[in-house]
Amino acid sequence: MARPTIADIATRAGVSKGAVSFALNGRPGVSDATRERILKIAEQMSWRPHSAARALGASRVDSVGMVIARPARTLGVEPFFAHLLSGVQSGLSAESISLQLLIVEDTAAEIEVYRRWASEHRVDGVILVDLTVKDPRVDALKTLELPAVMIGGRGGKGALPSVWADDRDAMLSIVEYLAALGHRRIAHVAGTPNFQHTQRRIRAVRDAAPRLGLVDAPSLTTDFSDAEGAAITRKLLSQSDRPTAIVYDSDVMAVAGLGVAMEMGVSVPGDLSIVAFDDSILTQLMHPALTALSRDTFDFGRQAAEVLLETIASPIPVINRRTADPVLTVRESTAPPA
Amino acid sequence: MARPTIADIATRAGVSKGAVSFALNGRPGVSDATRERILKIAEQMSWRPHSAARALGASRVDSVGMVIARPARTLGVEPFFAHLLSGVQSGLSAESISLQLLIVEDTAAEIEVYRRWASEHRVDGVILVDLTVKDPRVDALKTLELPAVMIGGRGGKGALPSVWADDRDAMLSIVEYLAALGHRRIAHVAGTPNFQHTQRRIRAVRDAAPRLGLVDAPSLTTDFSDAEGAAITRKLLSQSDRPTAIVYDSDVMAVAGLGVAMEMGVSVPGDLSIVAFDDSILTQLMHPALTALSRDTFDFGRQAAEVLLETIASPIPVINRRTADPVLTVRESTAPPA
DNA sequence: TGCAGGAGCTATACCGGTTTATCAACCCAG
DNA sequence: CTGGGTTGATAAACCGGTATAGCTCCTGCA
Repeated sequence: MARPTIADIATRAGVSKGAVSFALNGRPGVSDATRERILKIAEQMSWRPHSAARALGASRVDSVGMVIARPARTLGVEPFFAHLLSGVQSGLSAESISLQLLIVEDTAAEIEVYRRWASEHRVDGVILVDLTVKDPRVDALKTLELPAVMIGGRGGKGALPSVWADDRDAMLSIVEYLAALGHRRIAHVAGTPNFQHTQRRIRAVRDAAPRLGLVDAPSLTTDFSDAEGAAITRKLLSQSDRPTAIVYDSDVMAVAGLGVAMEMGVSVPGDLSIVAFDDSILTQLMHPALTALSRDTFDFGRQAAEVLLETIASPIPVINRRTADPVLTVRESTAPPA
Repeated sequence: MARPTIADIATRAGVSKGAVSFALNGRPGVSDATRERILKIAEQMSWRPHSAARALGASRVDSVGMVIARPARTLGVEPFFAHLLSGVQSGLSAESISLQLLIVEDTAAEIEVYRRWASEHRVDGVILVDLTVKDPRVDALKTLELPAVMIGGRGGKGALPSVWADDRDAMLSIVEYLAALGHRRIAHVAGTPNFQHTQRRIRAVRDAAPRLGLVDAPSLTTDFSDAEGAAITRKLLSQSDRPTAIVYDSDVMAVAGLGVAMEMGVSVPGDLSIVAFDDSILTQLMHPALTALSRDTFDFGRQAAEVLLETIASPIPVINRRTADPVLTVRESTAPPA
């Protein structure tokens, strides 16, 4: 027998289909003895539920979705997503829920995917990344009544469930570290301005500046690409009163910045200190190795998966979970100013 | 009405469920007039097929799977997978087939996933990557009768359908380029020895050596990690008759190797030429930028998707498709030997 | 005029599970 | 000894599609 069905098991056990279903799902309705017998037979026949049949009857598909709206070109280098992904999967695998992954060009396409997934019942819920300030996806998902979790977007009133890290505290720890080394001219090469975490980081720098006696602490936004990271760095280092330290919002931009400094003959960390707001092999491959803020991205993903599963099980209350605080890993790219 | 079913459409159109199914699937059995009317109503009610229901009836789930068995740590930095993935998706999206992605620790776990997918009918087929020499997955998939396509593994007799690039020619083009510059001592820092493409590249170097008059052309295998790449480089550069050029099997290892050279005071490309067998932003971020072999990974993935869909549609004949040849992009890390 | 054959539909079984209504057997209290 | 409640099980409906047997016309041809 190729693929046994519960009907086959029922026949073999001499009971009805219903009894088998009860037994296999651990719900009352059969005696312990019968349950035992059915389970053993199912095991012997190596039965597995037909996912589509179960989805049809129970109206849940045991599958969640994740859409990433970024050009593929920049995606690969960011270890962030690979770690996040494995984390999400480890959180899902416990319940043997599968993950649908999709990479699209923009947010409009992303919303379209959610719409399709909802109407075709392909997923039980979705995980959102790269939250923007007035994110249109939030309303779209509410309308679709598709359970969702936001990663990195701290939920206000009427928001979706979320999992977030304290970007503000993290940025403060970097700036305070640099200030303690003696830096007074610190520049911040930020990411896309409409991302929520970008905003939070910029605010953190601005708020801390007076307290730490910083002369100048500009935040300059980019599109997160190595090209813009390099361009901004070139501009910063060409100024007469150039910064003695630069904080980059991603490891890729920090690496690009380091390249520009070397090219311009600015020694790191002698003339310039560099800090990356995200850690990976990349930062360690460099010479000098970059001081970076390490986050437990894997755990981030795992928690997001957990929160999503809880939300699917019972939509209320809305869960907002804060993850472990990032820590600053000091390497060779930072030192007191000349 | 929340989510309309074909029964709703049937009622509204005053026809039977069967007629609606025929009309929506573009098969004969209804007149053009009726078909038109049904399609219009379906459109108005914004009907979408329930994926589980369709899967149950038609015994196909419109979904394919891909499992990557590599530690997540090294995954993220390799732009290879991100590009491959988007390529696969672009090939699938044309038929609106969805992709299930899973990252696991080892091949045993990977095979277990295939087994589960097959028995639960979760996917119509799978895409294999990182083919090894006597790959156990091939037999497993044949036993499971799960349609599959191998990426990068050139199929012999009785093999699975495949999509491959000519590693041999590619490697030859690199070695010939270096020989033409005047290099006679060329080292090859290869990847995992049991990968098929590693074997092919090693053989290419070995075969070309006498013809090009190379004094020494050792291939040294690694686990593809930056750490081993760096270690081997250190060893090579410490030799009395050290190589004047090194070819690395991945961009990450090449970057690590460049770091070691700088650290040891070996100037690139003055004292040492470096070539990476894989291109990405990484190689361009470096100083000097690395000469690298560029492959159209996106197209690779797209073709794999196409071949898989064809294979699912009709298992025979077995398709083996060769993709566009890689080209060598010369940058700053290669020059004639001193 | 009669009949074969096809076009156009309908009714219904089916896919493999879950869920509900129903029922028999049994236990216990009154 | 009887009525009510619980336990353990069954039969059947159901989820939303697809596939098929069969029915009713209509057309064409001998």
